[in-house]
Amino acid sequence: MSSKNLLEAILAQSKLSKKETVKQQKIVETAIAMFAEKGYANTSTKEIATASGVSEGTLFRHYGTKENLLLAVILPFLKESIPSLAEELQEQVNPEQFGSFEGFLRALLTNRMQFIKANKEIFQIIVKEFLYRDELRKGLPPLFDNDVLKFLNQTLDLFKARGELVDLPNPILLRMIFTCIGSHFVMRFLLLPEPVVRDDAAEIDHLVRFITNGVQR
Amino acid sequence: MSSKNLLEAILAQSKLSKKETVKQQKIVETAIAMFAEKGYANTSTKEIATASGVSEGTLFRHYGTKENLLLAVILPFLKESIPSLAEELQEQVNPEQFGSFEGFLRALLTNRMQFIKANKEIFQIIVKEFLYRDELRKGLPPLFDNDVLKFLNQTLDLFKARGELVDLPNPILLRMIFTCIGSHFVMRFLLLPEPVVRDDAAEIDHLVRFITNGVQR
Amino acid sequence: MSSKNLLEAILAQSKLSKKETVKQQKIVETAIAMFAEKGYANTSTKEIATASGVSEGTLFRHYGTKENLLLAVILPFLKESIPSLAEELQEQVNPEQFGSFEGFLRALLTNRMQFIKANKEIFQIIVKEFLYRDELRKGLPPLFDNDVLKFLNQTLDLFKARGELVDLPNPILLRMIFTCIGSHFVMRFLLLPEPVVRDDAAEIDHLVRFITNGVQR
Amino acid sequence: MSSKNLLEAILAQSKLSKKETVKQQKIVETAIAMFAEKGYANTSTKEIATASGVSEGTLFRHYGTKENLLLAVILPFLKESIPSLAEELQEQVNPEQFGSFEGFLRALLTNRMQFIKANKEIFQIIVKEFLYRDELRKGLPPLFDNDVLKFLNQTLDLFKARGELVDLPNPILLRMIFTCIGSHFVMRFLLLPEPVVRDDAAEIDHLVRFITNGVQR
DNA sequence: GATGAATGAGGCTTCATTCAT
DNA sequence: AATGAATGAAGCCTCATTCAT
Repeated sequence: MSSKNLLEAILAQSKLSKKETVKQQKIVETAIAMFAEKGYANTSTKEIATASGVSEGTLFRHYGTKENLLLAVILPFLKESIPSLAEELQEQVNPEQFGSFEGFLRALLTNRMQFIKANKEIFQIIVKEFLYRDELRKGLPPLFDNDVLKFLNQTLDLFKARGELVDLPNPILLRMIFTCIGSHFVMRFLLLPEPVVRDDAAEIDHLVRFITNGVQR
Repeated sequence: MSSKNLLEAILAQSKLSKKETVKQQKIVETAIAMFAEKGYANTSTKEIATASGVSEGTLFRHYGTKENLLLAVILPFLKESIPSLAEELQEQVNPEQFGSFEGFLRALLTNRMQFIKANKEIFQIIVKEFLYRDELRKGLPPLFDNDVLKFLNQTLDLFKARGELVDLPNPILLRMIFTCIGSHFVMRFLLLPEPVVRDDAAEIDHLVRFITNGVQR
Repeated sequence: MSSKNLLEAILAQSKLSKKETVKQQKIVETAIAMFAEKGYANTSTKEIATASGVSEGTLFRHYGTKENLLLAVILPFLKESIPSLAEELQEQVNPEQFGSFEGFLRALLTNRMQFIKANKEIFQIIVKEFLYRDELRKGLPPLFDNDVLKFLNQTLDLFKARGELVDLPNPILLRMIFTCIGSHFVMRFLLLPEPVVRDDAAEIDHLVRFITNGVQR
Repeated sequence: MSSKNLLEAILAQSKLSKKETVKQQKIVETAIAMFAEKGYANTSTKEIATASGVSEGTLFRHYGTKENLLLAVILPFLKESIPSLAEELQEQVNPEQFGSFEGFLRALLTNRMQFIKANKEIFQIIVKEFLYRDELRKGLPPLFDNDVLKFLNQTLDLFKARGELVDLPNPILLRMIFTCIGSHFVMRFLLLPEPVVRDDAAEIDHLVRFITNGVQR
């Protein structure tokens, strides 16, 4: 990633992306599909261009760099998903409205499951690249630092106060919970070889139960 | 990976490995370090050769293929670790000797933590490649199928009988527990950017508590 | 040769060849000259590129493979030469118009001599590769099977009926005649070290006489 | 071929080849088989060494160069075959004892067919390399210049005097005859894909008839 | 004499990127 | 804006040959 700072990149991106041509959309779509399937490093710009019905020249005219194309894939996703995450959480997953941590957790998981399902390929790309890119590993977490993190901390505090949560420091709790949730999604969307027909609701039930018990007092 | 079957590859490997030259050892060491740091795809054979103080020809004389070099890195690890895992489990982590599932889990985690610590780089390599290689994703799980899986099932049954575990099917329990453990190790050894000084014992305690609670009746 | 079937390769080639760049033409010209002189195996793609005033990248951009470059050299020659052979034979070498087998043979040889002279280098390439490539040895003869072979059989039958030819099976006669003719061309265009000034007409006369006598009744 | 002069090489070879070890014999045998099958350029010294059950070092200890190994394969064959050819011809194919050129030719062909059959692989090697090596193309014919050529010229003169041969210059006759014979052997031993069961005697009969007629007065 | 580890030059190929049209 | 030809650096791999043991 050419830009060290993910935040800056997102902002820069905002200014660039005036109007996307049809071809640009096609390029990004194709790139998403191919990066998700074969990984960024194993996909050549030529492949993307051909599969998009576009010349390689055009691809580079628009994105300048293969890296930039990756950014053009990832950044809008982050730019949209993270701010909206905070909102959505407070609207749809408002802990006040749930009688229990379990209810909150189920709503959160259901919400995120839908979101990732709707953005499955970009999720796959980000996870894969996460292992190889320092900028992602270092740049991604801070994006959540403001609103989302505050919301989560408040929520944890709330349920701690209600006596539903073990009294561990929030960072430890959060890491435990979200490592568990994240790995569940990675398992679900990247690792399990055959996309077996599964009952998402049941799966979420098990996971909710597991975590709820896990962090109980 | 040239060989479709991981098991066959391991067996084939066994027969080949006669005596390792000093240079061979250096090559493998270097490869382990560089694959772990930058990933297989981002490490060139030339880099490995140079860093090993060896010509590229020598590298290929011994391993024939970059892929084979990766196998030479991974297979001995698997070959040694998996069979011994079963033994070690039954010796050191024998559930009979533990009064509780929690005790068993702590022993297991401590044992594995030590093991991965001692093989940190290879663990990093395998995790990274796991996302990109079907053969690994499909070939690795079967390696645990025999002894280890049997042992784990017996253990779960034992603690279920004692009423310490929730009455879910073993596959679901196992996936929940080991996804959680696995992601913990991935977090610990791959993702957290700065190797903060940490208190392994405390971490394991939290994790043990989390899982134990999570799967309790 | 990547394609097992020469016929398929020729057809595939037809569809690909859109417009040739100037550089492409130069590459093929150079390849023809160098393959003819030193043989396919002893000519490196780098040599061809340099001698063509082109980067190696360009060479591979257009032909993808060294083998494909060989095909690009050989196939157009075969594609043009074989179908036109049948036509030319029936037009210019129509046996009906000749009073004798000798006349027919002289016309045929003169015609082929001119053709090979005009394509001397490709002829050299094909002969050399013929010894090393099964696909050529197996794929080339069938190309003549339809029209040309039928024409030749009819011709032999005609002259047999006129009592000018010995009554041996056509396959045996054909092999005898064309082994003799072929080896003459190989001698003439590949083996004789110094391209002495020669009197082609006289040579053909001798050869015609030799064969005509050889196969007379 | 490192040595420019085939004759010198043969003489040099004579002095070197003191006693062949068992290993040397094995190496040469293997080299013959592999060169014949795949061609000199497509056979690696490593392959030869492995297939001979010998280390590559040993191979180079004895022959110094891959080229030398080729010489060690070809030269003894030439050294033995050519001088003996003259003798054999005068003994077994003595034209005086044959009533006709046809008889002489049949004896000659039968004799050479047996010889090549007995040395099929080396014949294949020489033919293949002949196309690629100037030294062979230039160095081989002179080897026949002395005794054999004299014998052939005498023979032609004899049958010319008897009125059995057309009155063309000997060089032209010789080239015609031996191009025809040579190409027959090449056809027989290199080109025809499937080693069909054939009736050598019948084949020779056809060929003898063809040539005899071809060169008759 | 034999071994086989080591070499380094060179081979084919891929690929992100530039540039004239 | 779009094209696609051109590039050259870099990648993986092969192979004849040398040399210490």
